[in-house]
Amino acid sequence: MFELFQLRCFVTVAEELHFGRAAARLFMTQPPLSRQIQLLEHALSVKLLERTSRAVRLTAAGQVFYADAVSILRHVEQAAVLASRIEKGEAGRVTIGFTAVAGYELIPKLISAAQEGLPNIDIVLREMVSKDQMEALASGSIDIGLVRPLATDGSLQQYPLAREPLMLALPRGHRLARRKRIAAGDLHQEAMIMYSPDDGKYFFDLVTGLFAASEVHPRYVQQLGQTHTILSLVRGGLGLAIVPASAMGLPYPEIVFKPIWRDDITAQLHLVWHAEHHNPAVTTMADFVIRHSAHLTAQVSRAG
Amino acid sequence: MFELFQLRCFVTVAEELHFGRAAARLFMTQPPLSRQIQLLEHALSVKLLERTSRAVRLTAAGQVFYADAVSILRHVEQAAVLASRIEKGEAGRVTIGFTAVAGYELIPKLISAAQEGLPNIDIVLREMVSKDQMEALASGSIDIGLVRPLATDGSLQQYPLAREPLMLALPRGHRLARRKRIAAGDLHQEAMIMYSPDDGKYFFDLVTGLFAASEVHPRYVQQLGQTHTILSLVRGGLGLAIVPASAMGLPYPEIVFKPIWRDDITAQLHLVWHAEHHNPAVTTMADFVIRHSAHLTAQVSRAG
DNA sequence: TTTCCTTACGCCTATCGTAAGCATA
DNA sequence: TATGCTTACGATAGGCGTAAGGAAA
Repeated sequence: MFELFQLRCFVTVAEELHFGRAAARLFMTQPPLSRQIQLLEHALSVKLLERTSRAVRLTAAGQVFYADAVSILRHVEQAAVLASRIEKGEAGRVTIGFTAVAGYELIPKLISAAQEGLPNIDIVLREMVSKDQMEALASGSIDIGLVRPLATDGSLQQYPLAREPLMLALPRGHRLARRKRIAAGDLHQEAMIMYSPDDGKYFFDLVTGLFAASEVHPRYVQQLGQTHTILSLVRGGLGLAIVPASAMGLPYPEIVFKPIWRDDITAQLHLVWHAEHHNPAVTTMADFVIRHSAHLTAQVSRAG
Repeated sequence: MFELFQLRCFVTVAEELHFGRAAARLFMTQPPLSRQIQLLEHALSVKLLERTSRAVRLTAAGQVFYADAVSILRHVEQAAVLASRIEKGEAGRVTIGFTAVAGYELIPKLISAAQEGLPNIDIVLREMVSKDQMEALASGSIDIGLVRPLATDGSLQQYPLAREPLMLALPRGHRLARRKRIAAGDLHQEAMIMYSPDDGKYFFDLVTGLFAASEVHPRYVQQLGQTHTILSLVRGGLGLAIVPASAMGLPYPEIVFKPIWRDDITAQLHLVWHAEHHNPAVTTMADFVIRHSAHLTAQVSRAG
């Protein structure tokens, strides 16, 4: 079978239609060039050039093979460039997991910023709760997660991307809806929709912590994993809920959000990715998100 | 820059993920295979494989480059096959010139027969009068012509494809329209549309010959190059015309065609192509047309 | 006679295979 | 200790360049 060098020789001869000039362009002498063309023709068992000792011209097969040779060489060139870009993290594919709430504000901003700043990196998105993201990161089915911080093993890198206060979500007509701020005592024996200790562990712990030192005991009438599902039940009048401030971005016009008595307890959003970055684009993307975190999380309060 | 051999080495290693087995598949020993991979990586300045002395696996760049390598090698393979086919005349492009009348019956049949029998040969069609076809053949802008025979230079090959009688074309309501056969005398002083001695030289000579030995002199009211244009004038009542029998296939329902007094003077259709067949597909196509001439010219009477 | 592609031939480089080295499970 | 990739090294083959050959205008 022939070699790329022979294709380069042939392409040059086909363009010059003159062995002498082609050899000069290839920084070699005519005889070995002649020989390379002969080797190519022999490997193909096809006569590519018609030599009449005064003029060189392409045969019909040569014309078509020339077009193929050019496109093969271009493909080779592009493959080399692409491989290099991937190694440098300038190109590639990154699969990003995100929670439903992050999907509403942060992910659209991130996508458009990345298309602008990292045009050669493809982003694949997968919505899942924080707990599932941690598993997906471990199994490699996602490269980067946007999660509420959970216990991690050592192979994962974490960065606190944003920090936001908790709010009380309640229907527009509720008796507490006209308050400026909610006190803990307001919620004693109040029907509330709670995060589940499984899929919603982070917020379950956070909300539990709010009442830990007090005598206040809300009634938890339902337990659910995701914020937007909890809000549907709030809208349905089944109870109130304590949710992160970013939930105010979700499309529930019938629900009002009120600050609560503790603004020192905040919900964090972490960027998580593999420390052993066998895909350089992942590091590039993680760096990019961190560098642009101010813009991406403008709506919620930033991490300090 | 790297070579195809190195791509083949890399593809094999990427598939086996084992240098020893890959070397065996490539009919070589491990050390030179290792070296080829190193040379490839060095040429690209990209690490394609992660070697941990116990396992080999692709890097992110290696995965993408593997896909490119496979597709490059496939392209190389296809280019070689195509070049060989073109040399054998099994593939290629043939530009065929044809007259408007041939375009009505013969060309559609030829196209569908060729798509069936010579699927790898692309046919480009160009309608032009016989005279222009001869010039186009000389300049190389068409490869094959379907023409009324004209004087040719020696570099063109000819084959009589079909022979057809001449007919008198006349409007449905004309006084001669009920005759079974037309006599020469019927046309004396009759208004007639004539072929031009320039673009329609072949038929001009043929029709002129019909009256040469007789005392009959039609009145030639117009001179035009092409049969279908002549028939429009006949339909418009401007005169009668003597045309080849294949004109009966043209869509002029208001015109009737009558046999004339001479059935020994026939119009021939020739297949013409370059004798010096620098494009082998041309010879293949010419042979194909000749071999299928019985079927292609079934409507008109075949050449004897 | 000139142009220009091909053939011939010696030198050199590059690649192969064998053998040794070395890291990991 | 066994497996398996890499490094080292000598032999060889293939390709380069110079020089000669040959066909066409």
